[in-house]
Amino acid sequence: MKTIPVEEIDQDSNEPVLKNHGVDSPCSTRNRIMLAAGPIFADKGFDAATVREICQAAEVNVASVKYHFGGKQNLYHETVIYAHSCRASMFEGRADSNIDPAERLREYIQQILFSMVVNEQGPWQVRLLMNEIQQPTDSCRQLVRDEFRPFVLGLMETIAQLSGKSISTELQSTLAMSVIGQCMIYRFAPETHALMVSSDKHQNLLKANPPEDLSTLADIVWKFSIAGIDAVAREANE
Amino acid sequence: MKTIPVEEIDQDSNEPVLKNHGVDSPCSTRNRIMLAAGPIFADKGFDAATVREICQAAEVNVASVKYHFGGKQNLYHETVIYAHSCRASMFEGRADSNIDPAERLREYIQQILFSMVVNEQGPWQVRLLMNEIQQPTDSCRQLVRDEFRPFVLGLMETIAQLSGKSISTELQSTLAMSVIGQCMIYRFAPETHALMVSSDKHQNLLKANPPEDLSTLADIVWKFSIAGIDAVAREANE
DNA sequence: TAGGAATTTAAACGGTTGTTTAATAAGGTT
DNA sequence: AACCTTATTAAACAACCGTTTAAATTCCTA
Repeated sequence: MKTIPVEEIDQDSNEPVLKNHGVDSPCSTRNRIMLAAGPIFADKGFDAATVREICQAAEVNVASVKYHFGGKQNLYHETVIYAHSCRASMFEGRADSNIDPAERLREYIQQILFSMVVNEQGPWQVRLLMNEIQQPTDSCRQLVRDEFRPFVLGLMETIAQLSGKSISTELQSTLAMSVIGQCMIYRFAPETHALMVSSDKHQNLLKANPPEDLSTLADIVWKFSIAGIDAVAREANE
Repeated sequence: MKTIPVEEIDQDSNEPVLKNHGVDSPCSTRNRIMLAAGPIFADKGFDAATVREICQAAEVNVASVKYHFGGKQNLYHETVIYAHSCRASMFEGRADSNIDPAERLREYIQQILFSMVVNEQGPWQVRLLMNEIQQPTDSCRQLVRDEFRPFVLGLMETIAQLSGKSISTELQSTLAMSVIGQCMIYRFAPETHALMVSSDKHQNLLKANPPEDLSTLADIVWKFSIAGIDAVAREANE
């Protein structure tokens, strides 16, 4: 597999440089760097991650990042792009637009909740994109938006169908936020959950909880949302 | 006002040192540092904030942080404690346990949503504690828990009253998470909202939105939650 | 096989971080 | 005034950061 030569232009000395003309074996230095950078960026974020620890994990010289990617920033950018291209099993399988909207909403909720839970020990691609949703980086904001927009638009459509008559797009998005918020709170503010449960048990819902517990939680959120959407939409239709 | 002498023990040279024996005027160096550190820590977080910019904002020598607080970490810890002690108008006024539970839930939702929105330009004390809820620091975790626990316990009690018959504590906390999640999503993942609205308008809900819009949003979340709690609790009671 | 481009390497560079030092200034007590 | 504690200051320190250099090595081709 031939790699696309990376062209970059030095900021003011305008010297385009072509790199990586060789074959791109799966164990090439370039790939080893990106595969090592993925989980580190996902765990620590862009700032806290250092190129030195990335290169140490990849068993590669520090200068390799500059040589193959042009710098830490570009390495991060390409890592996000790679995670984006690996999304095959993340937020897909949401077709089946034939089944009734309520069941489709349940699938949406299960999918978000599962992505939240899988976040701690799951593939770094998911974790990286989740961090980008939470704290977008300027260079990757548009990319991550493109990743998730079809998903949330599908959720909005499902909500619109659920609410019977037509409701405004704005109300659709507000209701979708309520659904998403109920799921994401378990990842974005897990400390909140620790405030309410007796401290000895269920310290962290996201850690080591069997799938059936997660399914039960998804059912609660689902029933909660079905009733909430119905109530809000009914009043808006009057 | 006399300040409590700060006692610290050098890690292995075991020499306790007492500091700050003098009077603590409101404009003392120590106070100037903490007042300057507050908004900087709240904006950038512990890691990104530097003692140099804090001292520059406080118009104080860099070494003052080490002298008066023992280091950056202790300065942050005392700043969180100070923010904790200033919480007078944050999550209070939640008494009035006489009014009916539904109206009390509305007040809870309004309070959380307002704290979320006020976050961007609000007092740094609120912002700092919100950051701690999202990403707890080891040294401040218990402190922040104590700050918010009465609030969420009150919310749980309100939910329990709303659901008529008695529901388990676990279900109470799950429902409370759904309510809180609907509000916090606007702060913890604002990018999600940008995915759904037409990009030209409402770029960021949290920025420069009139209070009446916020009140409308609170009403939607409220109706959503009332119906959701009712539906989940009714099924649990069967 | 010889030569030139592509890659890898160790080392250093300039910059920033939190911390520390040691000299100086200020304040209060006897 | 003499003295000692407390406070402030400029400067330096050691560690780490991302990046760069220039020499050494590998690789492919002619």
